[in-house]
Amino acid sequence: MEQVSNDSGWRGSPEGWLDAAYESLLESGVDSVKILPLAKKLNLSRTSFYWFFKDREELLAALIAKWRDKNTGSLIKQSEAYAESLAEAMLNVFDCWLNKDLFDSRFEFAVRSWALQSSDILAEVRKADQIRLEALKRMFMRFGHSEFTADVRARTTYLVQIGYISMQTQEDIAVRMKRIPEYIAIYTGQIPEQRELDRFFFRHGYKPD
Amino acid sequence: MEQVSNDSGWRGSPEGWLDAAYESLLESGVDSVKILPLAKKLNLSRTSFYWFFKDREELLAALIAKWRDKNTGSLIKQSEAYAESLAEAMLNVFDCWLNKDLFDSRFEFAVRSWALQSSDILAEVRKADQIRLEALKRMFMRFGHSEFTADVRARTTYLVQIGYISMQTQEDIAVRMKRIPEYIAIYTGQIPEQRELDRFFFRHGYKPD
DNA sequence: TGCGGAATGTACATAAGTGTCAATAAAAAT
DNA sequence: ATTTTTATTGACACTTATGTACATTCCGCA
Repeated sequence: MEQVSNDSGWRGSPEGWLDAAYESLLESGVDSVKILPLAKKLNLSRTSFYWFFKDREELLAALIAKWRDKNTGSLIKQSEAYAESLAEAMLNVFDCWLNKDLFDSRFEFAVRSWALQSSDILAEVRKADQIRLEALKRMFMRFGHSEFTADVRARTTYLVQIGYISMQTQEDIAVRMKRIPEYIAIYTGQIPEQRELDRFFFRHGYKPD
Repeated sequence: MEQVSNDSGWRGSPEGWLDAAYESLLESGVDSVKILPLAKKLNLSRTSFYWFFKDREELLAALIAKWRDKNTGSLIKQSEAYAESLAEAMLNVFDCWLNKDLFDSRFEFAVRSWALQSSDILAEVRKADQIRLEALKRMFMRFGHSEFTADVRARTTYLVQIGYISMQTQEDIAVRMKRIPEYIAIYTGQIPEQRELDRFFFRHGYKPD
């Protein structure tokens, strides 16, 4: 159990507790986000927690706020990014699935699992799903799809990713990259141009052989 | 908190506890599967649990065995069922997603969430994923796909469903049915024949308008 | 240098869960 | 009818968690 250092002269802080809570959530789910264990990890007295947060509830609320602000925002942004073809637009969205700064998959899964035991969280997740699906649908429509086919294709795109997250697979980046052109073909019904793929591979630091 | 009746003259039984555990797991996740609350639900003394199971661990092991025996089996069977075209084969697989007796989605999601906090469970889930993906891949290959494209299409099919489960959406059956032809088109690249769809709709008791 | 508030710690009260044991009660077998 | 097996129970000891009250320490600053 390693200790966590801190740049402020003082030891504790709301961020310190929140970060520890975040890590615990990702590793073992909400039920592991307990004050006593976090205090041990932070090498602090359990009760000093109450100086920063009213109670455990408030910590959990902060955790959800963090999730909300991160994942949904990036996805919308990527779906609206400039693209010359649907395949290129799709590759922009794929940036999210490959870049932890854009979309935090483990966080996503942990929150969805949490939704199983809390109707408040379930409501949050549903709202996020709806917003994200609508953004993807708009993207398909921008490239000529009808409302209906855009909706089903948006779902396919999104659900595959949620499914992927839910599988918690840890695959080699090369394996994933090799599948990308085929995924694009399935989702969009069109083969991506080589230059579009090159641009995509390049920005993810991948060199195909 | 309703009581549960029992056909045997006596009250408790391993099945009684297991059923209660199953319900609790589906509703609120593993961490809710605790002996004390289950005893309350069953209107039994907490300690009589220990006559049937060594400890909580053993109950959880029984729960996993139940999951393993149910979901993976049906999926393999459906993927191997007789079909004249790939679209028809795909519709056979879709039977699983629409019939609770074939594939228990809520159970599936609960187990995947459980995997977050237990490496033993994660290993179980990974093994199941692999077996299921291989079965779907074989199906695509039976209809002429190459090893590679069969693999990616198997993943798409499977991941969409896992994603759907993970979204915990409760949609009208009619809404889902309307999307089916489009899904089939995306997954298989071919439009299903009307008679194939009719057969499918009929066996799910759905009358398109 | 010593004051005040930010941050921490000790002690206490309470709650919800686990598992063992010995006493019993009901059903089944003899 | 008596014994045996099957099932149930309350009492006990223990663990891990929550939150409150009060005392204490440390840092900046006046």
